[in-house]
Amino acid sequence: MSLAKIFKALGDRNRLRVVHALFKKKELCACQLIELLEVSGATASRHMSILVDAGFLQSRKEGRWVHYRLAEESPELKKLLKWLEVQVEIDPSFDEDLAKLKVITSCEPDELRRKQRELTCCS
Amino acid sequence: MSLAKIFKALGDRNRLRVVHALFKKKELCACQLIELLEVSGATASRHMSILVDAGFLQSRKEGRWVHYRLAEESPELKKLLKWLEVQVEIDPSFDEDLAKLKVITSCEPDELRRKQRELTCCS
DNA sequence: GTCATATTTAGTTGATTAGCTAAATGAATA
DNA sequence: TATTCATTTAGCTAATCAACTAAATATGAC
Repeated sequence: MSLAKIFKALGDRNRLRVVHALFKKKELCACQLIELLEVSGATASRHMSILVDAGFLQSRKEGRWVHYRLAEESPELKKLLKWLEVQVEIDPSFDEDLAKLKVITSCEPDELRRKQRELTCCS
Repeated sequence: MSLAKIFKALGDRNRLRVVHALFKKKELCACQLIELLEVSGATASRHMSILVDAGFLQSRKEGRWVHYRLAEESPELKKLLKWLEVQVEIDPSFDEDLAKLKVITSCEPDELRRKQRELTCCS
C-alpha cells in the first residue's frame, strides 16, 4: 500500500465523515452510511471500497447487510487514525453528523431502510 | 485548514518526495526540488504552493532563490509529519531519491542551475 | 536602464475522480 | 423457484488535478 494512496483515501470530505462516524459508533452498516452521507448507494459503496482498500476499514457481511468498522490489523494505520480522531474531535464541521448519527442508530438497519423507502416514495 | 485539504496535499507521490527530501536535508531551494522531481519549474512551484498552503512547508526568499523547509508552527501537523517521517524511512520506494539528493546538495544552487542549463543545451 | 535568470501565474490538455442511473450480484423469504 | 431487497459493478458526466508551454514578475548583474 503506497503512502500516497493512504493519504488520498483520507483526502475526501465524505470519507472523513465515514471515519469520524466509525470513531463514534464502532460499527455501522452500509445503509446507515448512505443515510449519513446522503449520496446514492453506489457512491457510498465506492467510498467504502476506497477506505477498505487503503486499510482503514474492514467489512463484515451478515446476510444482506454489510457492516463496516475501523480496521485493527496495522499498528501504523492505527497510529494515524489516533491522530485523526483527535483532529475530528476538534473540528466543529463534524458536529452536524453527531446528531444525524443519533437518529441513524436509534433503530435497526431494516427499520431504517423501511423509513428511507417511505421517504423516497412519499416526497 | 480543512482536514481533507491536509490529506490531499500528501496524497501525491511527488509532494511526498518533497517532504521526504526535507526530512533529510532541512532546507532546499526551488531549483533543487525541480532537479529532484524532474518536472518543469512551474509544476514544482505548484506542488510547493499546495504544501505551503496546507501548512507543511514554509518558504524563505533570498535574492532570486526561494528556500523551502518544513513548517514548525502547528504542533498537530508536526505530529503528523513525525508519523510520516517513520513511514518514508520504512518505504524503499524513496531510496532512489537519497542518492539523487546527495548529488543535488553537493554544490550550491547557482552551480546546480548552471549544470541544469548545460544538460538541456547539450542533450 | 537593460539583460539574464529564478520563480510564479495563466492557459491548455489528458488523466483521475466523485457523483449519478441502470444493470448485475448475492442472500433471505414467500 | 421466484421474488424482494441490500449492495456492488458498469457506464456516463462534470469537476478536479497534474503536467506542460508561454508569458509575467522579481531580483541581481552589467
